[in-house]
Amino acid sequence: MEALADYFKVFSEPNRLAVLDALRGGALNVTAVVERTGLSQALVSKHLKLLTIAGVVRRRPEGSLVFYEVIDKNVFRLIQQADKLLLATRRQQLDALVAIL
Amino acid sequence: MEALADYFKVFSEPNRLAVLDALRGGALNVTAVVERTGLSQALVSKHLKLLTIAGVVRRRPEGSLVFYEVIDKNVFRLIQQADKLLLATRRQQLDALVAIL
DNA sequence: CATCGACATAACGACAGTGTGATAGTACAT
DNA sequence: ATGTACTATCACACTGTCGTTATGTCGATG
Repeated sequence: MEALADYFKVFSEPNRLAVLDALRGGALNVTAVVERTGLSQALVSKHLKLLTIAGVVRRRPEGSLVFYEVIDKNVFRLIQQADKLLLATRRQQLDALVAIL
Repeated sequence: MEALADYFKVFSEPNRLAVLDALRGGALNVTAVVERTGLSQALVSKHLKLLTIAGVVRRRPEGSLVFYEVIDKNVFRLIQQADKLLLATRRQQLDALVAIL
């Protein structure tokens, strides 16, 4: 249960989700991720390291560049499912609000 | 993207997952959740409040008791999918380790 | 080998979240 | 009314995480 919570924690950070989103199309090197996200280089490196340790992302040095890529694309399914649930929740919250007014 | 991260954050806490798990069978009052989880009453109240604000759980006072219940049971699907992904990840990490040795 | 670009890491300050113990509020029974 | 269970909230200390700045490292290239 603890491990699962830690896994959820991986996705509980906006910038980390942005980094993941940048990798949606396939492998990218760090600089490319920096450009796509607009985050600082140090910050991107940090998040990529976290994602690597978490086993979500694979690190592949190539010459002087380092490419990162999502290992199991099902993480995008997970993210999508969470997003869907979130929308349903928001809708239900609105309904509940309207019922009061 | 921020909102989605916040939604993931809801599930990124072991005790909160335990509270949710206690509610798997249906509505329970606070004391029942306390008993099932072994957490302190104050802590359970806090987590239940969070879950309520997040729209995951519904609060229903009944006499002197307050029952809580999961609104959309799909959250359990989400949790299960995350757990499945986590397992796959662990397996792949082991494989990668073996490949090195 | 000197340098330059790409990436990683360290150190730090700031802030958010967690758990606890104490206390307050609330319905119910006696 | 008073006491008793149930639930909520407060104040606090503690910890963990985030982002930044600065610096370190490594490979490629001249």
